[in-house]
Amino acid sequence: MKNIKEKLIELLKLGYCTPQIARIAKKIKEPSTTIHYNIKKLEKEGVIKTYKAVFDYKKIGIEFCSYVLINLAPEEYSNPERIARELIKFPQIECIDIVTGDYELILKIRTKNIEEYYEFVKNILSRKGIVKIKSLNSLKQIKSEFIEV
Amino acid sequence: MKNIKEKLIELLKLGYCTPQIARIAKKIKEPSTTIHYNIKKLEKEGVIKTYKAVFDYKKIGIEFCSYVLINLAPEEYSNPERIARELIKFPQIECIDIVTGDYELILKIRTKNIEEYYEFVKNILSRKGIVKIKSLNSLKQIKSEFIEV
DNA sequence: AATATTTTTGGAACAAAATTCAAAAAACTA
DNA sequence: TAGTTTTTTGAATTTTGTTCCAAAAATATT
Repeated sequence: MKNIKEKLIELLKLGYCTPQIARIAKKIKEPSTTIHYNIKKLEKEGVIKTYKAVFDYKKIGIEFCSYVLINLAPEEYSNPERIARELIKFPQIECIDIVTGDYELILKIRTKNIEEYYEFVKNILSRKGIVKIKSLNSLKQIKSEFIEV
Repeated sequence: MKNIKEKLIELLKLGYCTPQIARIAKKIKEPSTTIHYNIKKLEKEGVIKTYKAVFDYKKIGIEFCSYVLINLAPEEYSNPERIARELIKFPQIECIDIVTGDYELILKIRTKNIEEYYEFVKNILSRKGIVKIKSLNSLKQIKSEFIEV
């Protein structure tokens, strides 16, 4: 058996999807050429960044989810984006925001399990510039990416 | 003008997209019928919940984003899901999680601006059962829904 | 008001992709 | 091993997306 499932998940998580022009046209009762024109325009303008699948993460074995509140070292205050942009590439990170309040960064993390999360914290969140983190572990996800889960 | 843009955004935010089977087939060098079979299987099993667009929210005028940490009243501790599920329907809410730590719930909120956010807090987060909230306002989004923004 | 630009629309022709079907291969079960 | 289920696959069919007009309508600009 070919392990196609894993490859599909990897691709569909970030892209390889497309709008259903004919279905949308029927739904809002407009000609499909008009829908086509408008969607291509949104894509060109960068309004639409991608089309992707939303998964039931439990069902693909990504069981653990956590929000991480991060304090940066004072010398990073002048440019918190530096560390934030270093973190972009890690596929376990769903969201990164620079925020107001008692913390400088907030991350949303997804890992297979708590062991992988522990490794993630040790390896990735131990970098210079991060002085303190606080985990809010998700006990139950109710909504994610605007989708009820 | 028909304001098709708004209708498109509304539909594409939650669905009306589909996987690009032929493109995936080429990418991972498998017959497209095999890809088709596997994707339909994932859909039937509920592994894939939907296909949707990811937007540059700034470009569609959804400028404000905030994470809200919520403390529930003690009488809600036995069933924090009750309030969480009441909140699902509000389109401003991107994520809802029940979490460990000093708070019971965490939300991720998107509104046009801070005024709409203020209305949201007054009208929706003032409900019985919620005793305290803390906002972490996003100053800058770096990554969202796994996509660099 | 006149002009320019953008958006909407239809139709047709084409290209590309999705879906169905049947059969073969592989994996699993007893 | 024999039988069952699941997965893979190619060929044919159906559906859908794309493009190319050209024209009308709406909007914006001067």
